[in-house]
Amino acid sequence: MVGHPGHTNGIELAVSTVIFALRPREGFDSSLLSLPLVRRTRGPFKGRWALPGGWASPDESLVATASRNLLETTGMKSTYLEQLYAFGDIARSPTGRVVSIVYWALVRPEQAVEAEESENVQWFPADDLPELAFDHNLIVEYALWRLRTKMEYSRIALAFLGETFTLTELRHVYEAVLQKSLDPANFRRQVESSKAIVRTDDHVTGGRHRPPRLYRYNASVELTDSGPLSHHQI
Amino acid sequence: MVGHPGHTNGIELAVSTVIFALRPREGFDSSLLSLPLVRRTRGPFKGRWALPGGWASPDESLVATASRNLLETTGMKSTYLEQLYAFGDIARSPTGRVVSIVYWALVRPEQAVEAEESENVQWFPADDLPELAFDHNLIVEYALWRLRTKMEYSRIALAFLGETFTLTELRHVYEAVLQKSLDPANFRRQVESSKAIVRTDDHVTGGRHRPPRLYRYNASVELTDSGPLSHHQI
DNA sequence: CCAAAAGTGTTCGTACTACACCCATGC
DNA sequence: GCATGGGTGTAGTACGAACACTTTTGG
Repeated sequence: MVGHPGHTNGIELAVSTVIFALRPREGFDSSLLSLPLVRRTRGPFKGRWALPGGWASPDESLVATASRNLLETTGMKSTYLEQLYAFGDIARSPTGRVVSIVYWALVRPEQAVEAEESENVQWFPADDLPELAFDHNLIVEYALWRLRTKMEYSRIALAFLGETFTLTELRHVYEAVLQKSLDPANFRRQVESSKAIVRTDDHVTGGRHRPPRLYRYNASVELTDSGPLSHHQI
Repeated sequence: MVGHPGHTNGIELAVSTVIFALRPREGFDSSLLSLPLVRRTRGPFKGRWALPGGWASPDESLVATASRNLLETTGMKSTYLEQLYAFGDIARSPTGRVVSIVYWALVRPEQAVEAEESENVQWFPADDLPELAFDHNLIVEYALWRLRTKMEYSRIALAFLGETFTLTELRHVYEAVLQKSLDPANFRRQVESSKAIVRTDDHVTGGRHRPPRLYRYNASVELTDSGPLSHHQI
């Protein structure tokens, strides 16, 4: 399978990342599922918005490239980073053949604030994007689908939150991503019986109602089951 | 994101495929989940068994390369072909940096027969492999995990079977892949209510028992939900 | 008739849903 | 006290597991 170099001349290898965060909306008390995009300063698609990314590097693993890119272009560190898909259509770039390994990431609100908006970096609502460069609209659509699908059977929602949180905050994560409201009583029972979170003895005071209990992420439970690829970071 | 060529010099791009089929075992009446491997005739890992694959080509989509490779090296056409993962560890090939886009495929028994065994192509039980070249043991492990996971919530089992089949045959597919026995009565009800299959008026005669009804795959139901990537073949 | 596999019925337990209700706090 | 969200109880329903039972063929 491995021969002399030069076989894949003519194929460029890129790494991009779809970054999700829940950002508070002014005037609303619910958060909005958002993602940061960068404006292209060079052709093709100059001036269009695109996913943050860059070229793969020979001496860096794919996931490391994704992680580094995320930090360099947005200043954020993610709490969850997973490979999404390798997009390899022949005509997806007008300048030649480009295969993009796309990752998707979840970041906490405090990290999302770090990504200061500039003329060339801006947050967009995940469900209402402009026309992006390349096939990036399709990529985001697929990432959104994966996020919502995975939300139903895994614990990735916790990656949106900080160290401690109330059950209502956790429920709001589900509601913001899945875009439907959940019964607080049933939600509480489901998530409490799952053992993915543990009660603390702390409560949040200050609200003009009964102080809610704080919970903590149970580190001994994986956010998601990746089978044999768990703990591998390939 | 796309600039002048040469950025990814030093990274080779390969496409490999994990091919699953259920093959009858001599002396047993149940089938065995198997996959074909090719013997490496060149270094590195010369003489070791490896997944069928080849280099990506600039004028061919990734899935087309996988499909063509499958046909060329084993003579088979698959009924199901899906991208598995992009493996990009730095040290996965001793000769230099190689990123492999890996696909996984399901083939029908009649196709599996086409893959005649030779000195350099041979079928192996999926759960009992020798030490393979590169990181291919990990890749197969992951493919197996995906197959078994997906078996539980999708209809891919149908990709192992021909045009028509009995419910017992379908149940045997599940039992062979998941390695556990299922209650025939409950299995029947579950699968009949799923609308993924339709009854025909034909029955299988010849057995010395009540002739089982033949069913047919309902083409209007997708084997699996790929979200926005359905019908895209990227 | 008997054996064997196809196919049906019934019961039980679990898990999710909907919604009524009580609790603890600030004002 | 009242309003507000936190938190508990409970009845209804849907679905899967287990298993008894009936049906249809070949010999």
